Amino acid sequence: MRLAARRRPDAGPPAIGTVRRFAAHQTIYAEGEPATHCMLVIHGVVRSCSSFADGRRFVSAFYAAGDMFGFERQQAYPAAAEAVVETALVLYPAPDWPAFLHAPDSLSRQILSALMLSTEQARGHARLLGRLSAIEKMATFLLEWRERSNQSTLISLEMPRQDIADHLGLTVETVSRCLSQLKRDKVIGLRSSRHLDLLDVAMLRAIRG
Amino acid sequence: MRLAARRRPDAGPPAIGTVRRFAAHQTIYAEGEPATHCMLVIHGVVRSCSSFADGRRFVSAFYAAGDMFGFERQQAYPAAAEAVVETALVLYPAPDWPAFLHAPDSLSRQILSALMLSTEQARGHARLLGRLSAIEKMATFLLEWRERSNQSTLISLEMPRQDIADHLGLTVETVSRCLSQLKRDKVIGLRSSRHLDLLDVAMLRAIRG
DNA sequence: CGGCTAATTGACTTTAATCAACTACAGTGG
DNA sequence: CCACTGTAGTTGATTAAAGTCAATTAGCCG
Repeated sequence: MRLAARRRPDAGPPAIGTVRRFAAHQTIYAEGEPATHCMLVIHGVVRSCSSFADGRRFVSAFYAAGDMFGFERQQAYPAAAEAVVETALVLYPAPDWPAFLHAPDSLSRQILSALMLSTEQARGHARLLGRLSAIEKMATFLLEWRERSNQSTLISLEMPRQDIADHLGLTVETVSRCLSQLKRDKVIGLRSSRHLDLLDVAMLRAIRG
Repeated sequence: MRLAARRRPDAGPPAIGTVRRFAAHQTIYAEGEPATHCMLVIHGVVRSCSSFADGRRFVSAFYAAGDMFGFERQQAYPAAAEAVVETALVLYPAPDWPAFLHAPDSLSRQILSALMLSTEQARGHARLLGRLSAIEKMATFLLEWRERSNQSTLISLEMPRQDIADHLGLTVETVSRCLSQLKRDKVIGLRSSRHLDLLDVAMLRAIRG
């Protein structure tokens, strides 16, 4: 079904798109599939992940409400996108992208800016993976997630530990041990395994370095 | 001095730019400096690197002849750029970028494509850092460098071991041990520490996975 | 309640980092 | 020309960090 996308004053280009809903764990697109659309998250959480022949997995990014993803060169998506929880997206057809560039200057700047931002974020993540310890990675991840939760001190990690591990280049056990240590040190509190209080943000920043 | 950039039919946008030369180890721009230009490498090798307060360092990418870099959002470059060896660049002023977008469709597609490619490469590198072992990282690095050397079996690594280590998230010692092992196994040959023969590309691919 | 998956915890192993010594080599000046 | 210096690279011994394997606990949904 094709619908006019709701106009959101602050997020994404005001183009016409298709709204689609995905159930938790549903695949949005597979690795290697033709890159036909880019997407804007309305609500929910999406993970972008790629798999190795031997079963290893890597989660390159998580996307939450307001984030765009799927801007891809070529015919093939380099990684799969999967809904972590129940999710709604607006899909913009790929052939429209170049047309965006002829839109008013402020809009083309926004698109350029979004693309540059995604490169910057990917490099920042590479830096984390290449040079931070397990506990530093964990602190960085929690602080990042806090920013997306409007700086709230209570954050909700929608994804399982395995996804966090595959995003930070760790194992589930190490993720679990880091969280336990932070809890023991009263830096965080665990209401449930996916809902946690950041009790000492200053300490988290100190750990992150 | 301002010169008309040489027109190269296959590389980069055919705009007017400034040619500049940099000596080995010279800083092209510093971390945090206003992002005034993007650059095209004419010859030489550039590393993009960021430093931590405690001295750790991370090299997010190397750029060789034909590569563009420095397309950055905002006022500040997120990482420094340094010439690894004697290098020549064409500099394009930042304010011209949005103007590029009004260029013919094929050109705006090229710019989009270049930006998407850099994101894709950064994510690919994150994947390597997050999930590969030391020897797998090393094999991947050598194969990548081979592609840039026109598939030649004799490759010239212009950078010191420390740069490779900081790019792959390893220590110099580990880089050295991996290379020694590959040499022992007759996968590579070392003419000098920075000039090596890829004796068994198939084996390198097998190691990379 | 029972059966499932997710998460935690502990014991032990592996990988790569650290620390330290040594080698190779390029550049400098006697 | 050759010692002297300094940097880059290699190698070995040991340690530390995170991974692996295994057992247990906590939540969830029928």
